[in-house]
Amino acid sequence: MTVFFSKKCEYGLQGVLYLAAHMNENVLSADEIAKTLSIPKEFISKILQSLTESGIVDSKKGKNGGFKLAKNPSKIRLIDVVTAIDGLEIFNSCVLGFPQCSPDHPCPVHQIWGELRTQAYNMLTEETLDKFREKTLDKVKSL
Amino acid sequence: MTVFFSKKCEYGLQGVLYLAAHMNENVLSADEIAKTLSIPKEFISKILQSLTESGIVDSKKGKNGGFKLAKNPSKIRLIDVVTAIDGLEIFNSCVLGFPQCSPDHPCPVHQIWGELRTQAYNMLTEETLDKFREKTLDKVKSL
DNA sequence: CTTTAATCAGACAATTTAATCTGATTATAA
DNA sequence: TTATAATCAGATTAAATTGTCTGATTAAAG
Repeated sequence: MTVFFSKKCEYGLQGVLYLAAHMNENVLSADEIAKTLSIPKEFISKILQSLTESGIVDSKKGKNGGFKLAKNPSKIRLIDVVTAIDGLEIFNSCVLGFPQCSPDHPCPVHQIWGELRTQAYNMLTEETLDKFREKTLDKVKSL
Repeated sequence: MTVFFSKKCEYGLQGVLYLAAHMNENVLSADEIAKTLSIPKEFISKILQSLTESGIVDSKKGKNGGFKLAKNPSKIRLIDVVTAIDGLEIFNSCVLGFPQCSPDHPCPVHQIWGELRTQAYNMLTEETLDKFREKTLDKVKSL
């Protein structure tokens, strides 16, 4: 089981963080990203393709092609990536799985969980890719 | 996709909260719980069986059998239920899916996510089933 | 121009999780 | 003591997610 995001989303975040950390260079091939991050090549490839449709990533076809961020990393928030891949379901759905869970008919843990959920949402909304370049480079070195 | 817990764990939490809210009564059958909470009967049945093995729930076999909490609701923490069903993986695994993620080799969001994770863990550790009886009764009424 | 190496598109396979089914065992109650 | 209604146990099926494969298209480089 994954922690909070789908595997797709985890890989997507890894991918864009990696792209952000290598922004000065040209496009990076899915193959390189896959090898560095130990992600199945076809899988990360598909994810980056979908992020291209979402306008977060730019792709260059043909020989020497690959992917790069579509905007400045400071303009891409973590929540943008999460939303593009997993949607906002995790922030709207009931943590206990009740089909109808709202302020009107809250589940038992509605409020107490809501606080944490809001904090998580705020964090993902405040943080942009550029904030993680150093840490991403460090992490990649250790892989 | 579920929010944070597996479907099994969501149903398990619903189930024990329901049992806690009806503590004064006798055992409740899986059938009643399933119908009230709209959970597949065989599924909630299996989950309560496993919680029986974990010592959180008591079961009574045979006609008029069913389930009740094994201890006072004030002695059962949310984390106990989560741990019994999903384990502690979500609190130890990397939110970005990196295989090795530790203070030594943190992922880019290690620290910032760690704070939220700790808060979630603390909440689940502090809160016991008895705290949610009223809210559970209210919720059940609205189902 | 032709070869090569990349994205792209869509089908397919494998794995994990969720849900169901069958039947055995158990205990209550008529 | 027999019928009934429940847990329990294990196998099976279904659905969702994850991962793979094949081939088409595209663009750079010899």
